Amino acid sequence: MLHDPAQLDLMFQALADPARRQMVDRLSRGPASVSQLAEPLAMSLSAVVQHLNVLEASGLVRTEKLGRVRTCQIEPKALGAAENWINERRLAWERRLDRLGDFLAETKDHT
Amino acid sequence: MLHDPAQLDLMFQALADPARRQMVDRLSRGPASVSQLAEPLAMSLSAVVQHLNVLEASGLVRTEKLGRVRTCQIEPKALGAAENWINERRLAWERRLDRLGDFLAETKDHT
DNA sequence: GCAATGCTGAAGTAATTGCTTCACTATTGT
DNA sequence: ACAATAGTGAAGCAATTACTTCAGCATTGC
Repeated sequence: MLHDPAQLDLMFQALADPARRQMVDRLSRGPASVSQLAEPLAMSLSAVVQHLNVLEASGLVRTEKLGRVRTCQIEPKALGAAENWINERRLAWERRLDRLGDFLAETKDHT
Repeated sequence: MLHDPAQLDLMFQALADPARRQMVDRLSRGPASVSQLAEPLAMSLSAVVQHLNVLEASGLVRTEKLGRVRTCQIEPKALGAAENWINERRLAWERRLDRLGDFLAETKDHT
């Protein structure tokens, strides 16, 4: 299971920017060209391309160039890796609280 | 629902560092002091405190000082916010693929 | 009272980030 | 052929990040 720390670094780092999250949001509704991604963002096309490169390096987005237009889509498996990490920690935390609850209940029974 | 972009920035940014993820990991197994958090990390205590401040600012960790020792614990609701954002995008993406599947199936029927 | 412990805060520094602008190339439409 | 479109690439720059060291300051144990 994809637990490479460096991969998670790139992933969370990629999601840590509002412009990039907006791009992912846009792509979650369907593929888009670079210009389409750029349209709602208040920054130069160059800046958008740089963000896109970050997203691609993180594995969250895959792109393909046909003619002069580069089409971008989400790579859903990648999102899963981030989700997994969070889930695992939440699970560990919940299990701990359960054990704590059991312990408290048991202690109470024995008083 | 907590959809404050700035909040998500802090959250994902906080999770984008391996040392900080390790700290969250440790805390998911139970509360710890600053020194305990620092112990497995190959960096100065000061550095650890700085990471801890990032985690606290993101809302992921809550700390309380008693005497000279500061005890840290996870704030599980915060983790949920990151999880939610990811889930929502995944959902949007899945719904889109479903519609696409329906469309293709329908198209196939009509040939 | 004194030393060890547990942390805090400031200053400094090298690397990285998030942009910008400008110059450029490749493709498409007329 | 020519102009408009779509994107690329490099240089530059201010702000932020991830540390470091060093100097401190409460609290605790003896």
